Amino acid sequence: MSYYTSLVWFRQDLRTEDNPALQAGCQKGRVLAVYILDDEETSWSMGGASKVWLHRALQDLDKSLHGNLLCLQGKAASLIPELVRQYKIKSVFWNRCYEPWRIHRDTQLKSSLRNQGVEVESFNGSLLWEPWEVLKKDQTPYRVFTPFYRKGCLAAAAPRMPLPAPESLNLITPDKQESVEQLNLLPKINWYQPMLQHWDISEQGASRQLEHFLESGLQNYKAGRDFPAMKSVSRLSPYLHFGLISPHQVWHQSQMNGMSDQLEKQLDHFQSELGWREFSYYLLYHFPTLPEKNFQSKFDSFPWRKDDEALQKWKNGQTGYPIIDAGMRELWQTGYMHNRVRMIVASFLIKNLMIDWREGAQWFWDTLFDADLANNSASWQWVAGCGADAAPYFRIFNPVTQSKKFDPDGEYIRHFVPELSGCSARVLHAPWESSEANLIDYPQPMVDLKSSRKDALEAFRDL
DNA sequence: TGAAATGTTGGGGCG
DNA sequence: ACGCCCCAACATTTC
Repeated sequence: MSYYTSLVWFRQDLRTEDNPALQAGCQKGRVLAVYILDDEETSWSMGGASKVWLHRALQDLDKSLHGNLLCLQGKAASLIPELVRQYKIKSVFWNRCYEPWRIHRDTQLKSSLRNQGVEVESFNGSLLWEPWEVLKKDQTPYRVFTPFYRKGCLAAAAPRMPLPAPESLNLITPDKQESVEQLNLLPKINWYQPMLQHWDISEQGASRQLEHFLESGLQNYKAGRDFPAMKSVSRLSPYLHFGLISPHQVWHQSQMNGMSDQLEKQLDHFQSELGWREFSYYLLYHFPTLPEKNFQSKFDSFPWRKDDEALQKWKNGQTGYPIIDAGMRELWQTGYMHNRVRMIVASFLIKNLMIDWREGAQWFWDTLFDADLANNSASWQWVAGCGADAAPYFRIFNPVTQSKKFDPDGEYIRHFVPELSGCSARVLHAPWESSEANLIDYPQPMVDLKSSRKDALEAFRDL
């Protein structure tokens, strides 16, 4: 019988496999498993969709831990020291997070626990390469993706192999019954039930999703990933965000033996998308104001339009541009949006409506299951052109052209904009041009593409 | 991980 | 047969 007790603090790593902190705790002896909902007073408290996902993920984790997950709400900085006293904890383990407010909190907590004589160790459970280990020769951070990824990441040591689940879980059953339910993560109005039908929110669900992608999506990833109606993307983002699966598991499990050259290319592309995730976290780590401030400060003087009515139409998927509306409705209905469509709707908000990218980022933050501070901030800045290695300001997507190119048969649009499901592919991308669609109850385009594009180009050029 | 404007080329119709 | 024009089709430049 072991009396050595460790506290394992779960955060964005809601899994038992490849969990270095849990592994460390289990090797020491008994473990008190804790989750703390502690983002409520930060400026980036979770959005509604994220909370729903979290609720399910915690339920699943609790099941894996045989009902012994202690779920608390409040300030981790005071709750953890209390638990340490109460349960005579000798070691505290967690896997690192990279949001600025979490780094700040964790740093303080770590030193205060150590001052009390408690062993504290944090691990890497969420990134393939630690942001502070990847630097240019002059010791400053990369600002361009390709050299960051090729020279900084791929040329460095390969990501570690995933760890197995702990051989034995010797868990402490918490004194009081503080269950997932008491975190009140689910909204009062049940809008989320239909969204949940699209997802198996569990550690096993994550690994099944990966398997499924490797079997059916990877072989045509490079080309297929641009077509929202095709099932060629991994849809792993929400699992990765909450750590139901780790990037190490994804990285290594996708590297199968004896791949053909063709498949190898697909894999390289897929892994480079994990590389973009790394890059986002890297930027957030080195430039903590990424979520609030333009990475390129010359954009600070940009004359964003304040237009709540237009913003609302965009949010509601009532812009009159089918591909935009399909994307925004996919988001609302499923808590997810295909990446290609994310770029199109973001370009439309920023460049055709000239609305501040932060408004778009905020909406995504509230509605995406995979809402992730690093990815969301970096990606919105990328589209706006104010980010690191960003799209040039003159790269403005034409929603009709994009629609014709990437949803040629209109399969995606038909699914999410049922008003147009009866239209032929000829009229469906731009229904206002056809008399055939006049009777359909679908909005007219909210802006003129040509003139709004021209206005945006002039405004951006003035920077 | 664009799109539009502008430039170039080459085949076919026609005098 | 030839030159001329028209205009896709493709390439290059510009935003």
